[in-house]
Amino acid sequence: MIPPEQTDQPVYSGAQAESSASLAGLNPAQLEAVTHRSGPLLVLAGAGSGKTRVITQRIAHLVLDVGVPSSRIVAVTFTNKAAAEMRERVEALLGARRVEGWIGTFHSLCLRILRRDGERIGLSSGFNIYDSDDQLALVKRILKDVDAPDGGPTPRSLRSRISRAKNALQTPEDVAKQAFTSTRKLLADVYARYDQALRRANAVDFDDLLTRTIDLFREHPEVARGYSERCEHLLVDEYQDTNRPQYLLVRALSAVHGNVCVVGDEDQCIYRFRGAELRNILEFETDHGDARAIRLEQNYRSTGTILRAAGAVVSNNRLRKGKTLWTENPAGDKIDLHDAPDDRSEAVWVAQRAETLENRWSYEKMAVLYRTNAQSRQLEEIFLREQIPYQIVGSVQFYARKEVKDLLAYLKLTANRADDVSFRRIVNTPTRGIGSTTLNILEHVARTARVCLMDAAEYAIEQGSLPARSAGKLRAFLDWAGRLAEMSEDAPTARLLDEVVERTDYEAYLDRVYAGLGSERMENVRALISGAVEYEEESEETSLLGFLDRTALVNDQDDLGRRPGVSMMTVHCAKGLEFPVVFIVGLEENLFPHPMSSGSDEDIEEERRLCYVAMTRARERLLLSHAQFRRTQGSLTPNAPSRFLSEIPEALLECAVPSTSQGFFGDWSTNNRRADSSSSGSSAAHVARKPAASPAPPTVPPRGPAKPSPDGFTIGKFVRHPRFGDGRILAREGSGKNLKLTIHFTNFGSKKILPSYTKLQVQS
DNA sequence: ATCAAAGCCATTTTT
DNA sequence: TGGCTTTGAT
Repeated sequence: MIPPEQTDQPVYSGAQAESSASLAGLNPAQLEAVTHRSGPLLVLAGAGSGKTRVITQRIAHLVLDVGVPSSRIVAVTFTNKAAAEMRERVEALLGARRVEGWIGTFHSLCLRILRRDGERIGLSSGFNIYDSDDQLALVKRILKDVDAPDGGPTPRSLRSRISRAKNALQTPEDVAKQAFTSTRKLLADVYARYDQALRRANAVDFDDLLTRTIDLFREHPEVARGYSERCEHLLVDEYQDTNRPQYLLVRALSAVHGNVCVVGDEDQCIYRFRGAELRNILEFETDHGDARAIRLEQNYRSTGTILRAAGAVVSNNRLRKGKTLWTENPAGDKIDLHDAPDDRSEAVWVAQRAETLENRWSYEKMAVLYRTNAQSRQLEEIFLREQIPYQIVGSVQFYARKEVKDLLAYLKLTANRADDVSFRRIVNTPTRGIGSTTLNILEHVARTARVCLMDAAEYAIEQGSLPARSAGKLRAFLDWAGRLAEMSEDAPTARLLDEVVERTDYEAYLDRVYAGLGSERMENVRALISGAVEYEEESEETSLLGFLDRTALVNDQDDLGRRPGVSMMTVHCAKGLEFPVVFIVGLEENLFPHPMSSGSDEDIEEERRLCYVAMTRARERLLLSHAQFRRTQGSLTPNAPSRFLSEIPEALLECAVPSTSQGFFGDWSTNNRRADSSSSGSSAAHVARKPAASPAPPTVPPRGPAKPSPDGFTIGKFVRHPRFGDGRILAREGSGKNLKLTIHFTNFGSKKILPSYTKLQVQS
C-alpha cells in the first residue's frame, strides 16, 4: 500500500523527537497528567491552565512513547469545534495526516455506534436524526391529537420535559407511573406518543443518540464489551458538563481497560439546566476507587488582576473542589467598572471604550459578552451606527434556517420515506396544491393502516379516497419523490439538491415568501449546495446519509464566522474561547444572575460559575458594566447592580465614570475619526491550511493504460483544482454530470471531486 | 392560498 | 419592545 517514496519522510521518528521536545515545556502537574500510565485519572484544569495541550500531548505520548496504537484511543469532547481542534493538534504532534483513533463528540461517537449496531435494537439502517425543530413539530402535532386543555404546558416546555426525562433515563412508562398531576399525565401521554412516532418514523433525536446507545449496551453486553475492548484509553474533555447518559457511556467504554482520563473544571459547569451533573466530576475519585487527581492551577492566560477578581467571585460557591489559580503574568490594568444610567447608554459606553481601546488592540481581539441573546440588539444598533465592525457569534444556526431545513427535509425523506415529520414539512412547501384537507385524509389513512404518510398517500390514491384533483397532485409528487430516491443511489448529493431547487422552483418560492429578501435566503441555499460539494470532495466514503449525519451533528460556527470585528456572544457561547479584551455587560440583579435561575442556591451557583467563565475569557483587559434602568419586555425597570460585582475586591476595580459626556451619545459619536480602523487585521484572514505531509502519489496509474475519455478527464492526467492545487486523476465513476473523479493531490492526498461543480484545469 | 391583523411570549442551548 | 405564530378575512 505505502509507496516506496514515503521512506524518505521519517514521519515516525521525526514526530517522536518533536514529542519529547514538547514534553519539556510542560509544568510538573501537566507533565504528570500527560505521562500518567494507567488507571483512572482526574485532571482538574482551571481556566487557562493549558487543558487542551495536556489532552493532546497525552494522546501523542500514549502513541509515540507508550506505543498504544492510535486506533485504540478514544477522545470525546462536547463540541465539533473542540474535536476538530483536538484532532488537528494531535495530528500535528504525531506528524500524521490522519489519526486513526476516535476523536469526536459524544453524539458523533454514538451515531457511529448506532449506524453500525443499531439494528440490534430495532433501528433500521438509514434512520434519520431529528433536531430540536423537528422535535417541536412532532410535539405540536401530537398535542393536536390528544385533547390538551388550554393553558397547559407549551410544546416547548413539553419538549424540554421529554428531554429531561430521557436524560434521567426514564421511559414513558416510568413517567406514567409518577404522573399524579394533570400536567404530568399529559407529559406521560405525549412522551409515549412521541417515542412511538420516532420509532415509526425510524428516527432518533439528539438525546436518543446517547440513550439508545446505552440501551444497546445494556441489551447486548457483548457489543458493549467489543467497544470497550477497543477503547484502551478513553479521554473525556469538559467532564464537568457531562450528564447521566454520558456518565454511563464513559463507564461502559472504560469497563475493560479502566484507563479513563477525564479533564474538567467544576467551576466551569454551566449546563446544569440541560442535565449536566456536577456530581460526576465532584465524585469521580470516590467513584473510581484508585483514581489519581491532578490539579492544573497555573494560569497562562490572564493578568493577575483578572485572575484574582474571577477567583474571588467563584470562591463564594460551596459546591466545588476548590482550586487556587495563580499566574506568573503581570498584574496588568485594573478592571473597568461602568455604572450606566440605562441599557442604551451602556451600549454607547461599550462602543466608546472599544473605540478608544482600538489604539492598542484591534477590534477582532475584543469580545462583548452578555447573559441573554436579547441584549445583543441594543449593542448592534449602536455599533452599526458607529460603524464599528462586529460579528454576532452563534445566534442563528445555519442548519436551523428555514430554507436550509426545507431542503434537508427533502433529502431526509429521500433517504428514509418513513420520515413523517419531513414529509409534513415539505409536501406542500413550496405549495403544490396539497393542502390541509388532503393531509388530514392522509393522516387518517396512516393511522388506521399503521403506515407512514408516504405509504398512506400511495394507498389513498389507489383506493380513490381522494378527490381527483388532489390525487393528481399527490401522484405527481410521489412519482417525483420516487425518482429522487432512485437518483440518490448514484448521484452526488449536490445534484439531488439542484434537482429539488429547480424542480420546485424554490428560488421563486423564497422570493414570494420573503418579498425582496429572497436572494439573501438563496445565498444560504447555495451555501448548502457547496457544503454538499465540499463534503463529497473531502470525505472518504460519501453517501446521502453521511451528508445528512454531518449536517445533523455539525454546527457551522467555525466555517461561517470569522469576519473581522468585535465578537458579540452570550456567555455560554464564549466557553472555551479567549480574547485580549472582554466586556461583560448587564451585570445586574434580575439579569445576571438571571431570575429564572435564582430559585435555589444551586441555581445561583451556576450563575456565578457563568460569571466566572465570562471573566476568565479575558487575557489583558476586562470591562464590566451594569445599567440602572433596562428596557425589558417593553417596560423600563430599575435594576440593582449584580451581587457578583460586590464579590470582586474593590482594589481591583477602576470605576470608569465618564467625565465629560453624561453617558449620552451626542458629541463623541459625531466628530470621532476612524482613520486607521479599517486596515487592521486583514493579513491573517485567509491563512491556508498548512498541507501536512501526505503520501506521495503512486507513479503509475492503478490498473493498466486508461483509454482517453471524451471529457478530457482521462485517468492518469494531471489537473489543477482551485483549492487543492495540483493532482492526478486516479479513477472515475459515474458519468456526465454525475461524474466523480478520484484525484490524488500533491498536498492534500486523495479526494473525490465532482468536475461538474469545480473548475478543474486539465494539464497537458 | 394568501394576506394582514391580532395575539403571544419572551434564559442560557455544545449535540 | 419586537419577533414570531396563529387567526381571520378575502
